[in-house]
Amino acid sequence: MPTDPELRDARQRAIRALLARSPIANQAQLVAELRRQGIAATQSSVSRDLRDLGVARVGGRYVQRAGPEERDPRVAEVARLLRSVRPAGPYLTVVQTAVGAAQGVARAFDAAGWPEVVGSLAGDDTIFLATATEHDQERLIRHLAMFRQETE
Amino acid sequence: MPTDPELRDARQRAIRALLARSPIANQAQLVAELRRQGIAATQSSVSRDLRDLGVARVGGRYVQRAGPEERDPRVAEVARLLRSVRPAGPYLTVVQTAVGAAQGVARAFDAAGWPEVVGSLAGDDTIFLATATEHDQERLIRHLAMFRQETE
DNA sequence: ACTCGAGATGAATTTTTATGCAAATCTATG
DNA sequence: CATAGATTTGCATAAAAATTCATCTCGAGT
Repeated sequence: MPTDPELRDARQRAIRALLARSPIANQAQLVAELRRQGIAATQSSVSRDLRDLGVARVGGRYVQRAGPEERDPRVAEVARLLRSVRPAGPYLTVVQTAVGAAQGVARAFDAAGWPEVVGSLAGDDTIFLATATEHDQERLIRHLAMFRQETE
Repeated sequence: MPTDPELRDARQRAIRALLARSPIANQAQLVAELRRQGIAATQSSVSRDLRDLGVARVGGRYVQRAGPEERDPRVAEVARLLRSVRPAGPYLTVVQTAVGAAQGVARAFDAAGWPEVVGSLAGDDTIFLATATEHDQERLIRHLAMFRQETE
Protein backbone atom coordinates (compact mmCIF):
# COMPACT_ATOMS: atom_id res chain seq x y z
CA MET A 1 0.00 0.00 0.00
CA PRO A 2 1.95 2.99 -1.22
CA THR A 3 1.53 6.22 0.69
CA ASP A 4 3.12 8.41 -1.89
CA PRO A 5 1.73 11.88 -2.45
CA GLU A 6 3.24 11.91 -5.93
CA LEU A 7 1.29 8.84 -6.93
CA ARG A 8 -1.76 10.58 -5.68
CA ASP A 9 -1.08 13.64 -7.78
CA ALA A 10 -0.33 11.52 -10.81
CA ARG A 11 -3.60 9.73 -10.34
CA GLN A 12 -5.48 12.98 -10.00
CA ARG A 13 -3.88 14.34 -13.12
CA ALA A 14 -4.87 11.18 -14.94
CA ILE A 15 -8.43 11.62 -13.73
CA ARG A 16 -8.50 15.19 -14.96
CA ALA A 17 -7.21 14.07 -18.31
CA LEU A 18 -9.75 11.29 -18.59
CA LEU A 19 -12.61 13.61 -17.75
CA ALA A 20 -11.35 16.22 -20.16
CA ARG A 21 -11.50 13.65 -22.93
CA SER A 22 -14.98 12.41 -22.15
CA PRO A 23 -17.42 12.31 -19.25
CA ILE A 24 -17.48 9.18 -17.16
CA ALA A 25 -20.50 7.58 -15.60
CA ASN A 26 -19.23 6.25 -12.31
CA GLN A 27 -16.24 5.68 -10.14
CA ALA A 28 -15.89 2.01 -10.99
CA GLN A 29 -15.47 2.97 -14.62
CA LEU A 30 -12.90 5.53 -13.63
CA VAL A 31 -11.01 2.89 -11.68
CA ALA A 32 -11.08 0.64 -14.74
CA GLU A 33 -9.79 3.39 -17.03
CA LEU A 34 -6.99 4.16 -14.64
CA ARG A 35 -6.06 0.53 -14.46
CA ARG A 36 -5.81 0.43 -18.23
CA GLN A 37 -3.21 3.15 -17.91
CA GLY A 38 -1.34 1.09 -15.38
CA ILE A 39 -2.49 3.19 -12.45
CA ALA A 40 -3.75 1.12 -9.56
CA ALA A 41 -6.56 2.68 -7.60
CA THR A 42 -9.63 1.80 -5.60
CA GLN A 43 -13.04 3.35 -5.51
CA SER A 44 -12.18 4.85 -2.14
CA SER A 45 -9.30 6.85 -3.50
CA VAL A 46 -11.16 7.90 -6.60
CA SER A 47 -14.02 9.14 -4.47
CA ARG A 48 -11.62 11.28 -2.48
CA ASP A 49 -9.89 12.48 -5.61
CA LEU A 50 -13.11 13.60 -7.19
CA ARG A 51 -14.00 15.55 -4.09
CA ASP A 52 -10.55 17.12 -3.93
CA LEU A 53 -10.56 18.05 -7.57
CA GLY A 54 -13.98 19.65 -7.29
CA VAL A 55 -15.32 17.49 -10.09
CA ALA A 56 -19.07 17.75 -10.54
CA ARG A 57 -21.55 14.97 -11.11
CA VAL A 58 -24.42 16.09 -13.27
CA GLY A 59 -27.18 13.86 -14.50
CA GLY A 60 -25.24 10.77 -13.58
CA ARG A 61 -21.96 11.81 -15.17
CA TYR A 62 -18.75 13.26 -13.91
CA VAL A 63 -17.75 16.42 -15.71
CA GLN A 64 -14.98 18.91 -15.26
CA ARG A 65 -16.19 22.31 -14.32
CA ALA A 66 -14.74 25.18 -16.30
CA GLY A 67 -14.60 26.81 -12.91
CA PRO A 68 -17.09 29.64 -13.25
CA GLU A 69 -17.63 29.35 -9.55
CA GLU A 70 -14.09 28.72 -8.50
CA ARG A 71 -12.54 31.59 -10.41
CA ASP A 72 -15.05 34.31 -9.89
CA PRO A 73 -13.98 37.43 -11.79
CA ARG A 74 -15.10 39.69 -8.96
CA VAL A 75 -12.62 37.97 -6.71
CA ALA A 76 -9.93 38.07 -9.37
CA GLU A 77 -10.26 41.84 -9.35
CA VAL A 78 -9.27 42.07 -5.73
CA ALA A 79 -6.73 39.25 -5.78
CA ARG A 80 -3.76 41.59 -5.63
CA LEU A 81 -5.03 42.94 -2.32
CA LEU A 82 -4.70 39.57 -0.63
CA ARG A 83 -1.80 39.18 1.75
CA SER A 84 -2.22 35.86 3.50
CA VAL A 85 -4.70 33.09 4.16
CA ARG A 86 -4.39 31.04 7.31
CA PRO A 87 -6.65 28.59 9.08
CA ALA A 88 -7.42 29.31 12.73
CA GLY A 89 -8.66 25.96 13.85
CA PRO A 90 -10.75 23.82 11.54
CA TYR A 91 -13.71 26.17 11.19
CA LEU A 92 -12.29 29.65 11.01
CA THR A 93 -10.04 31.04 8.31
CA VAL A 94 -8.28 34.37 8.60
CA VAL A 95 -7.48 36.40 5.51
CA GLN A 96 -5.10 39.33 5.68
CA THR A 97 -5.48 42.03 3.06
CA ALA A 98 -3.89 45.32 2.18
CA VAL A 99 -4.67 47.98 4.76
CA GLY A 100 -8.19 49.29 4.35
CA ALA A 101 -9.08 46.68 1.75
CA ALA A 102 -10.76 44.08 3.93
CA GLN A 103 -14.28 45.39 3.49
CA GLY A 104 -14.04 45.46 -0.27
CA VAL A 105 -12.43 42.07 -0.51
CA ALA A 106 -15.05 40.57 1.78
CA ARG A 107 -17.76 41.99 -0.44
CA ALA A 108 -16.13 40.29 -3.41
CA PHE A 109 -16.08 37.00 -1.52
CA ASP A 110 -19.73 37.38 -0.67
CA ALA A 111 -20.52 38.12 -4.29
CA ALA A 112 -18.69 34.99 -5.35
CA GLY A 113 -21.19 33.06 -3.27
CA TRP A 114 -18.86 30.25 -2.29
CA PRO A 115 -21.15 27.68 -0.73
CA GLU A 116 -18.64 26.59 1.87
CA VAL A 117 -18.59 30.00 3.57
CA VAL A 118 -21.13 30.21 6.35
CA GLY A 119 -20.41 33.79 7.21
CA SER A 120 -17.74 36.49 7.05
CA LEU A 121 -16.67 39.45 9.13
CA ALA A 122 -14.32 42.13 7.85
CA GLY A 123 -12.24 44.63 9.79
CA ASP A 124 -9.67 46.96 8.32
CA ASP A 125 -7.10 44.56 6.96
CA THR A 126 -8.49 41.28 8.29
CA ILE A 127 -11.36 39.03 7.28
CA PHE A 128 -12.74 36.16 9.32
CA LEU A 129 -14.40 33.44 7.27
CA ALA A 130 -16.44 30.80 9.03
CA THR A 131 -16.98 27.36 7.50
CA ALA A 132 -19.09 24.48 8.72
CA THR A 133 -16.69 21.56 8.36
CA GLU A 134 -13.03 20.83 7.88
CA HIS A 135 -13.70 19.83 4.29
CA ASP A 136 -15.31 23.19 3.72
CA GLN A 137 -12.28 24.94 5.07
CA GLU A 138 -10.02 22.96 2.77
CA ARG A 139 -12.19 23.85 -0.14
CA LEU A 140 -12.21 27.51 0.79
CA ILE A 141 -8.45 27.61 1.13
CA ARG A 142 -8.15 25.91 -2.23
CA HIS A 143 -10.41 28.53 -3.76
CA LEU A 144 -8.41 31.33 -2.26
CA ALA A 145 -5.16 29.70 -3.31
CA MET A 146 -6.20 29.97 -6.93
CA PHE A 147 -6.16 33.74 -6.60
CA ARG A 148 -3.11 33.97 -4.40
CA GLN A 149 -1.01 32.25 -7.04
CA GLU A 150 -1.21 35.09 -9.47
CA THR A 151 0.03 37.58 -6.89
CA GLU A 152 3.31 35.73 -6.31
CA MET B 1 -50.49 9.40 -5.13
CA PRO B 2 -51.05 12.41 -7.35
CA THR B 3 -49.87 12.30 -10.89
CA ASP B 4 -50.06 15.99 -11.48
CA PRO B 5 -47.48 17.58 -13.74
CA GLU B 6 -48.15 20.95 -12.12
CA LEU B 7 -47.23 19.66 -8.71
CA ARG B 8 -44.08 18.33 -10.26
CA ASP B 9 -43.22 21.71 -11.70
CA ALA B 10 -44.03 23.46 -8.46
CA ARG B 11 -41.75 21.07 -6.64
CA GLN B 12 -38.97 21.64 -9.12
CA ARG B 13 -39.34 25.37 -8.83
CA ALA B 14 -39.16 25.04 -5.07
CA ILE B 15 -36.00 22.97 -5.41
CA ARG B 16 -34.43 25.59 -7.62
CA ALA B 17 -35.33 28.26 -5.11
CA LEU B 18 -33.92 26.29 -2.22
CA LEU B 19 -30.66 25.66 -4.01
CA ALA B 20 -30.40 29.27 -5.06
CA ARG B 21 -30.63 30.29 -1.43
CA SER B 22 -28.07 27.83 -0.15
CA PRO B 23 -26.47 24.57 -1.22
CA ILE B 24 -27.90 21.38 0.18
CA ALA B 25 -26.01 18.31 1.22
CA ASN B 26 -28.28 15.45 0.22
CA GLN B 27 -31.65 14.49 -1.06
CA ALA B 28 -33.06 13.61 2.33
CA GLN B 29 -32.38 17.15 3.47
CA LEU B 30 -34.04 18.46 0.35
CA VAL B 31 -37.10 16.34 1.08
CA ALA B 32 -37.20 17.76 4.59
CA GLU B 33 -36.94 21.35 3.38
CA LEU B 34 -39.72 20.78 0.89
CA ARG B 35 -41.90 19.29 3.57
CA ARG B 36 -41.39 22.39 5.68
CA GLN B 37 -42.88 24.33 2.80
CA GLY B 38 -45.83 21.99 2.73
CA ILE B 39 -44.63 20.18 -0.36
CA ALA B 40 -44.81 16.43 -0.03
CA ALA B 41 -42.09 14.54 -1.86
CA THR B 42 -40.05 11.40 -1.67
CA GLN B 43 -36.39 10.87 -2.27
CA SER B 44 -37.29 9.11 -5.52
CA SER B 45 -38.95 12.15 -6.95
CA VAL B 46 -36.27 14.49 -5.76
CA SER B 47 -33.62 12.31 -7.36
CA ARG B 48 -35.45 12.50 -10.66
CA ASP B 49 -36.01 16.23 -10.28
CA LEU B 50 -32.35 16.88 -9.71
CA ARG B 51 -31.50 14.92 -12.82
CA ASP B 52 -34.12 16.75 -14.85
CA LEU B 53 -33.05 20.15 -13.60
CA GLY B 54 -29.43 19.42 -14.41
CA VAL B 55 -28.38 20.23 -10.87
CA ALA B 56 -24.77 19.40 -10.12
CA ARG B 57 -23.37 17.75 -7.03
CA VAL B 58 -19.91 19.03 -6.22
CA GLY B 59 -17.93 18.08 -3.19
CA GLY B 60 -20.95 16.56 -1.54
CA ARG B 61 -23.29 19.46 -2.19
CA TYR B 62 -25.98 20.19 -4.70
CA VAL B 63 -25.43 23.47 -6.49
CA GLN B 64 -27.18 25.24 -9.29
CA ARG B 65 -25.13 25.56 -12.37
CA ALA B 66 -25.03 28.96 -13.96
CA GLY B 67 -25.37 26.96 -17.14
CA PRO B 68 -21.98 27.50 -18.79
CA GLU B 69 -22.44 24.15 -20.42
CA GLU B 70 -26.10 24.37 -21.17
CA ARG B 71 -26.04 27.79 -22.77
CA ASP B 72 -22.83 27.70 -24.71
CA PRO B 73 -22.30 31.05 -26.43
CA ARG B 74 -20.96 29.36 -29.55
CA VAL B 75 -24.27 27.63 -29.92
CA ALA B 76 -26.18 30.81 -29.14
CA GLU B 77 -24.49 32.38 -32.15
CA VAL B 78 -25.98 29.88 -34.52
CA ALA B 79 -29.32 29.53 -32.73
CA ARG B 80 -31.17 31.52 -35.39
CA LEU B 81 -30.12 28.98 -37.99
CA LEU B 82 -32.01 26.19 -36.26
CA ARG B 83 -35.25 25.10 -37.87
CA SER B 84 -36.43 22.00 -36.03
CA VAL B 85 -35.35 19.33 -33.60
CA ARG B 86 -36.98 15.93 -33.71
CA PRO B 87 -36.17 12.56 -32.20
CA ALA B 88 -35.91 9.62 -34.55
CA GLY B 89 -36.21 6.75 -32.17
CA PRO B 90 -34.66 6.91 -28.74
CA TYR B 91 -31.05 7.27 -29.82
CA LEU B 92 -31.01 9.49 -32.86
CA THR B 93 -32.04 13.12 -33.04
CA VAL B 94 -32.45 15.01 -36.27
CA VAL B 95 -31.84 18.73 -36.43
CA GLN B 96 -32.93 20.76 -39.42
CA THR B 97 -31.10 23.99 -40.10
CA ALA B 98 -31.14 26.79 -42.64
CA VAL B 99 -29.91 25.61 -46.01
CA GLY B 100 -26.16 25.29 -46.07
CA ALA B 101 -25.82 25.92 -42.35
CA ALA B 102 -25.69 22.35 -41.07
CA GLN B 103 -21.91 22.05 -41.12
CA GLY B 104 -21.39 25.24 -39.18
CA VAL B 105 -24.08 24.48 -36.67
CA ALA B 106 -22.68 21.01 -36.13
CA ARG B 107 -19.26 22.50 -35.47
CA ALA B 108 -20.82 24.73 -32.82
CA PHE B 109 -22.46 21.71 -31.22
CA ASP B 110 -19.15 19.90 -31.18
CA ALA B 111 -17.47 22.92 -29.63
CA ALA B 112 -20.10 23.02 -26.93
CA GLY B 113 -18.95 19.56 -25.97
CA TRP B 114 -22.28 18.31 -24.72
CA PRO B 115 -21.47 15.08 -22.98
CA GLU B 116 -24.62 13.32 -24.05
CA VAL B 117 -23.74 13.48 -27.73
CA VAL B 118 -21.86 10.41 -28.83
CA GLY B 119 -21.37 11.59 -32.38
CA SER B 120 -22.74 13.85 -35.06
CA LEU B 121 -22.99 13.90 -38.82
CA ALA B 122 -23.88 17.00 -40.83
CA GLY B 123 -25.20 17.30 -44.37
CA ASP B 124 -26.42 20.46 -46.02
CA ASP B 125 -29.42 21.37 -43.91
CA THR B 126 -29.62 18.32 -41.66
CA ILE B 127 -27.65 17.10 -38.66
CA PHE B 128 -27.82 13.65 -37.13
CA LEU B 129 -26.96 13.50 -33.46
CA ALA B 130 -26.41 10.14 -31.82
CA THR B 131 -26.93 9.65 -28.10
CA ALA B 132 -26.33 6.58 -25.98
CA THR B 133 -29.50 6.43 -23.91
CA GLU B 134 -33.01 7.78 -23.84
CA HIS B 135 -32.09 10.02 -20.95
CA ASP B 136 -29.29 11.45 -23.01
CA GLN B 137 -31.64 12.21 -25.83
CA GLU B 138 -33.99 14.00 -23.47
CA ARG B 139 -31.12 16.03 -22.14
CA LEU B 140 -29.93 16.91 -25.62
CA ILE B 141 -33.37 18.01 -26.69
CA ARG B 142 -33.64 20.09 -23.54
CA HIS B 143 -30.33 21.71 -24.35
CA LEU B 144 -31.40 22.47 -27.87
CA ALA B 145 -34.76 23.73 -26.70
CA MET B 146 -33.04 26.45 -24.73
CA PHE B 147 -31.75 27.90 -27.98
CA ARG B 148 -34.87 27.29 -29.99
CA GLN B 149 -36.92 29.40 -27.60
CA GLU B 150 -35.21 32.60 -28.53
CA THR B 151 -35.95 32.08 -32.22
CA GLU B 152 -39.71 31.88 -31.69
C1' DA C 1 18.06 3.72 15.26
C1' DC C 2 13.84 4.62 17.41
C1' DT C 3 9.54 7.03 18.11
C1' DC C 4 6.10 9.92 16.87
C1' DG C 5 2.90 12.32 13.83
C1' DA C 6 1.07 13.32 9.43
C1' DG C 7 -0.86 11.82 5.32
C1' DA C 8 -2.41 8.17 2.14
C1' DT C 9 -4.49 3.93 1.26
C1' DG C 10 -7.76 -0.18 0.73
C1' DA C 11 -11.25 -3.30 2.64
C1' DA C 12 -15.41 -3.24 4.66
C1' DT C 13 -19.36 -0.82 5.85
C1' DT C 14 -22.64 2.80 5.90
C1' DT C 15 -24.95 6.26 3.56
C1' DT C 16 -26.81 8.15 -0.39
C1' DT C 17 -28.65 7.97 -4.96
C1' DA C 18 -30.80 5.79 -8.96
C1' DT C 19 -34.16 2.61 -10.90
C1' DG C 20 -37.65 -1.36 -11.85
C1' DC C 21 -42.08 -1.81 -11.27
C1' DA C 22 -46.95 -1.45 -10.33
C1' DA C 23 -50.47 1.70 -9.05
C1' DA C 24 -52.69 6.16 -9.73
C1' DT C 25 -54.10 10.17 -12.44
C1' DC C 26 -54.57 12.87 -16.57
C1' DT C 27 -55.69 13.38 -21.76
C1' DA C 28 -57.33 12.20 -25.87
C1' DT C 29 -60.48 9.69 -28.51
C1' DG C 30 -64.25 6.79 -29.78
C1' DC D 1 -68.90 7.66 -20.27
C1' DA D 2 -65.48 4.05 -21.46
C1' DT D 3 -60.93 3.01 -22.78
C1' DA D 4 -56.13 3.43 -24.20
C1' DG D 5 -51.93 5.64 -23.76
C1' DA D 6 -48.83 8.68 -21.62
C1' DT D 7 -46.88 10.51 -17.16
C1' DT D 8 -45.97 10.82 -12.51
C1' DT D 9 -45.39 8.78 -8.27
C1' DG D 10 -43.86 5.87 -4.18
C1' DC D 11 -42.09 1.62 -2.54
C1' DA D 12 -38.70 -1.63 -2.60
C1' DT D 13 -34.33 -2.58 -4.09
C1' DA D 14 -30.15 -2.21 -6.70
C1' DA D 15 -26.32 0.55 -7.59
C1' DA D 16 -23.04 3.89 -6.52
C1' DA D 17 -20.45 6.83 -3.50
C1' DA D 18 -18.72 8.36 1.01
C1' DT D 19 -16.69 7.19 5.25
C1' DT D 20 -14.77 4.44 9.08
C1' DC D 21 -11.06 2.07 10.59
C1' DA D 22 -6.77 -0.23 10.68
C1' DT D 23 -2.54 -0.16 8.42
C1' DC D 24 1.39 1.38 5.97
C1' DT D 25 4.96 4.88 4.56
C1' DC D 26 7.64 8.76 4.95
C1' DG D 27 10.25 12.31 7.67
C1' DA D 28 11.33 15.07 11.54
C1' DG D 29 13.08 15.15 15.91
C1' DT D 30 15.37 12.92 19.81
